[in-house]
Amino acid sequence: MTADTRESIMSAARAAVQTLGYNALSFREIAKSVGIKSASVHYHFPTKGDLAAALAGRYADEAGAFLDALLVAPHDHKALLGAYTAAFRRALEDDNKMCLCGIMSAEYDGLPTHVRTEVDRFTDTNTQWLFRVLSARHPEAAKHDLEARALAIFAAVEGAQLVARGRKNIHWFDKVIDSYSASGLFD
Amino acid sequence: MTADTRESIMSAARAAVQTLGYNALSFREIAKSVGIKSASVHYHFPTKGDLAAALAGRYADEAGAFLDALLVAPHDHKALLGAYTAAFRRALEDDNKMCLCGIMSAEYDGLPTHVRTEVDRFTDTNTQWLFRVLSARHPEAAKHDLEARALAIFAAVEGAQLVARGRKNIHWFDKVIDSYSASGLFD
DNA sequence: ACCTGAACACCGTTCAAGT
DNA sequence: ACCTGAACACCGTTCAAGT
Repeated sequence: MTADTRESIMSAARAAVQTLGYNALSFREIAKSVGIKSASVHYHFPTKGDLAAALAGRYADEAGAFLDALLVAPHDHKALLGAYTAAFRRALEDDNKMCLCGIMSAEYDGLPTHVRTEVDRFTDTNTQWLFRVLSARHPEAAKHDLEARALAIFAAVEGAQLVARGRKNIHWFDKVIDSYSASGLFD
Repeated sequence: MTADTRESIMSAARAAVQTLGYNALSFREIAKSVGIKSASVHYHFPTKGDLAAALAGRYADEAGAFLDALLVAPHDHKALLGAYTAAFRRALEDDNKMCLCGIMSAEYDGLPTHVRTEVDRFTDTNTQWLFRVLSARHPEAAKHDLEARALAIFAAVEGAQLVARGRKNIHWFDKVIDSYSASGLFD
């Protein structure tokens, strides 16, 4: 009972998508690594879109839970943003993986609509949390300015991850984040 | 003679990659739109990697020529960065397309090595140009700080394009760029 | 409830054959 | 020099059949 087939599929598929993207995800490869036939994968997830939507939905939920937990313990602004960027760093540490939704954003136009919905929800979860953190620091600021800044921070961190993949070492991710920080983007 | 087959293939393939990515690029679809058979595409580009490498190589060359031309006419720092971000905006204006190398960076781990080489060259072209522009403004600054800032600006603009794809309108790209600008990232 | 083999229309790639 | 049809091993998907 330790090996729930559905969970094994999701685990293998998540790693594959974070490494190669949605389009390169192969039901036959997933089946091989789980130890079943590809037709059996379709029993659990009728289509590739259904699997990707389940993956992205869980990813968005986990991100929301992680970010909410950060707000429970008392952290200052700098510590919150540091914990935020560290989460994206972890994906790179793990075999140069990317944010599941970041990589699928690049493939956005080829995604089934219900996958897009979950990818969008991940973006919303991130930007709403950043908005909340920014609002605590700038209670007087205009709402639309903070919304733009929240999306800007999210976009910048996703972009840092994207370009850091192509460079040899993770050091470049750190340098880019430090440069963002020095410029005042996170303030 | 207006319709050079090789050029028609590259043109159709470039649009496809900028919309759907490398993995979703289909030789049979390209062949159909050009009016030949898919085996004939292989005559001009033996493998999909060869086609993508030719695309990325030309893309990097065109970017280099565009950026060099900006430095010939006299522009102040703000105008140069404005022209730079406007180039990325143009991809979104054109049917929500992405930077050819940005979308392939997401698929980096699944790319043939000679495609990676050209994608890397595009990144180098961009960051070297940004470094040059930043150096003119901060002649006293440490080289490694400006290199980090150059990569940071490139990463941020690629990220802005990435997240703007998922949002309904291009307005969000402008808002993110404005927020970068207001934070001092482009200074 | 869960898995399978076989079939379907797709895919990149190769190659002998055509002009 | 350029194009083609046919074949190969892949792909997602479906479905009747098994347990």
